[in-house]
Amino acid sequence: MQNYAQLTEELKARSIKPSLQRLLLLNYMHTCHTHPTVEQIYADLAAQGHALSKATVYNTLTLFVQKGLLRVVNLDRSEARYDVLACDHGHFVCECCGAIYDEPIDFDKLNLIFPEAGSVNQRDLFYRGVCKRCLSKE
Amino acid sequence: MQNYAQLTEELKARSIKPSLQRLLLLNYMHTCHTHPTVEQIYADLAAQGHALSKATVYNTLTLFVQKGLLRVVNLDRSEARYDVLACDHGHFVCECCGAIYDEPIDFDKLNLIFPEAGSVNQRDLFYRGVCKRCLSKE
DNA sequence: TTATTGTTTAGAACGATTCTAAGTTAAATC
DNA sequence: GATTTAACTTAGAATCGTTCTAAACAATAA
Repeated sequence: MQNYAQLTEELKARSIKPSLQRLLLLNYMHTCHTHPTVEQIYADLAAQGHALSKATVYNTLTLFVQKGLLRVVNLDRSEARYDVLACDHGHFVCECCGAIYDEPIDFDKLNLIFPEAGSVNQRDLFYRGVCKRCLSKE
Repeated sequence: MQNYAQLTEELKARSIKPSLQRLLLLNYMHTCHTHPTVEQIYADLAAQGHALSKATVYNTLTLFVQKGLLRVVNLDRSEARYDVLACDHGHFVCECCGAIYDEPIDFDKLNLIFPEAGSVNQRDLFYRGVCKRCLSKE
């Protein structure tokens, strides 16, 4: 595991006790730049010899989301995906192959104000379509 | 049911055979300006004396989405919500009471281009936070 | 009428997620 | 160091939204 001390600090800063399982998961999410599902995370960690229980994967990811370390990406109805919270970015999802692409965006350009909104905590943007690779295959 | 002929035309225009169940559902979605779940739709129609089977509600909504009459809104992991396709609008979701508010938006202002995107078919935007009503209650 | 095709239906099956209750670890107190 | 306490992890059961299946039904064509 890389940056053990740094990961520990990151957890402590959010008042999360740095157990081995939590450090493994946080490390995984930091090094993985896709948008993995629980199943993928569970399988990858198991393949690396870290057999956490699936319940722990669920519990920990939920905790991280609550504490603001990750966010859930609801691309479709099937499985939740998890995303490290970097700078604001939008997602493009290929309806054909399922690939996900990120692109930084500046929400402020929209000048979007919801009169009913008291406070805004999160902003998500999704484009859906067909990626160039799939389009060229047809 | 209102505008029987008009609803029939709307279905035929998308080459959907206008069965009674489909007309009922389309009519419901046109008159309902919330973002209902399958359960809500099913219960409301039953209360109006139209007891479609739940399978038909699922099948028909899926068909309407495929044919471009509705879109699915994946606010969270629990239940899918359905939305009539009007002009582009964003959603604000209150994390406290679950209320959903719409606001028209112009995506073009973002100047957002995904280099990997061949074609874009749908654009969704979600803000999450606490609505004014909930904020004032705290 | 007899096929043929499409639609609806109830209930079973599925699968992602949550719950439960027991086991384990780690810190706190004596 | 032993004992209590609280927090964390775990396997498996339970839940629940959704999909599947196979039969019934309706509409149309031959």
